[in-house]
Amino acid sequence: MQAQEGSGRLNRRTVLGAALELVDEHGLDALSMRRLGQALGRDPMAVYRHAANRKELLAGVAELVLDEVEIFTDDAHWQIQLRRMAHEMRRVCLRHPNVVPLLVTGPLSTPLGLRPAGTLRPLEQILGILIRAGFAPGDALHVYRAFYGFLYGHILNELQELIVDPEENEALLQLGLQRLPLREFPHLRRLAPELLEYDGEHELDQGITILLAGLGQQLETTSEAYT
Amino acid sequence: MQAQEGSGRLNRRTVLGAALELVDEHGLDALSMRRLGQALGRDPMAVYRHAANRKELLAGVAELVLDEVEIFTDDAHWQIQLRRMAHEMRRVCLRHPNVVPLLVTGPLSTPLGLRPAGTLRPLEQILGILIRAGFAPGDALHVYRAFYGFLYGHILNELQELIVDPEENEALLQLGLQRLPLREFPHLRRLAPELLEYDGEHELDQGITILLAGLGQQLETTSEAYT
DNA sequence: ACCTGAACACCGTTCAAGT
DNA sequence: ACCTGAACACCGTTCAAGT
Repeated sequence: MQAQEGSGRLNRRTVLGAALELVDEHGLDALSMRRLGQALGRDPMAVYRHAANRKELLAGVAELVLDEVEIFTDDAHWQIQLRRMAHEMRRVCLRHPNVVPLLVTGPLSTPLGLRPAGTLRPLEQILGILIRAGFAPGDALHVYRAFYGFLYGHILNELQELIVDPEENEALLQLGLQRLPLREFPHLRRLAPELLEYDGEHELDQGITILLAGLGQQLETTSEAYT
Repeated sequence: MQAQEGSGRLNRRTVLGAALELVDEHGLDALSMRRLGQALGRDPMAVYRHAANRKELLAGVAELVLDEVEIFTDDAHWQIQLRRMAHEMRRVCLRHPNVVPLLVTGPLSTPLGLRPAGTLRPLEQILGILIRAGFAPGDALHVYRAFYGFLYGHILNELQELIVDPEENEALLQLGLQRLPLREFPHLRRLAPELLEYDGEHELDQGITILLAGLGQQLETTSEAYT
């Protein structure tokens, strides 16, 4: 929230940083060129020297967040590396929930080849992990897709179930579920207690275990890489 | 694109239908209260009698699309039912790619209990399938989360790889990949041919097979439902 | 009571005018 | 050559004025 008074020259990094701060604190809608200019203590038009337009600015914010994803490079088993990466990704997304829509739908229908490098880094990294583990490049791509798809799906699921104020959660949930017609939603209404105990980290970890187990079963006949 | 001339009374359904048409043809940004009013041949304010505000209008569009998801109710094996449902969901999403961001991030951080019934119907349906198959309700919830997370993740993946004009695809991909520094993206650059052959339906099907195999391995010790 | 449209407070972006 | 800010063409939403 601290306004960067109009001192010193602006660079892309500080512009994107201020933009991210705005999004984190007030949501995506709050990120307008004008408000960003104000937060920077500059003329709104000053932003245009560091981002071609609003879309490009949003893409920049997404890249900034992706850069927060720490990359572990050691020789741990590939399954452990994937698992660690998933948890790291999840943590970063929970730190910036308002940016997640940008991450998952930002480059929608932008040809893969034209996407900014920052967006492609996770893909390259996972491919590396898998190929070094002995997967054929084509298989690595399939595994990447299954893994990454699941990861993004989980994060979206978790954010949808995430409640800002857990104090109110129980009341809201009960109230909300009761509103649903019992005839149409018998199962959902009975699951209130389980829904309250949602543990995203554990759920993700279990999901990855399931996915890896399934992968193993599928690959052990066609490849000797899987161990 | 046919303008509904100002004849007859407006109802929520026709308003949402016109809104969906606008989104399908010109994207989410094109859906403004004013343009919608114009498409309906009415004063922009007329829309407010059928949707409280723009957000609510977008939620309505999302529900309208979800209603397109056909529900198969027969006594097929639960795995077959899940698989069929995934493909059906995928088809609907590909029919309305511009609406997908609404589906996956629309109700973000809206407590589950307060979400519109239309959004919760798939959850209820899957729970039903699983519980009828013999899963304990709690397990059914976990399976739902893994399944649905994966499904959404896959759809996002597929939409990101989807190219509007396949004619240009190859050129664009080659061009785009060449732009990436070879040192930083060695694996990705080598995978160009595989990336061109992406088959979303097959990829989804394989993914589900993997997931179900993993689920089986995980559940066969703790439950006798899995067959 | 219902409907209409003027008015308000915002937008992104362009571009002429200044330095 | 760079920077500034007025101007344009849009927004969502409110609300007073009409019927």
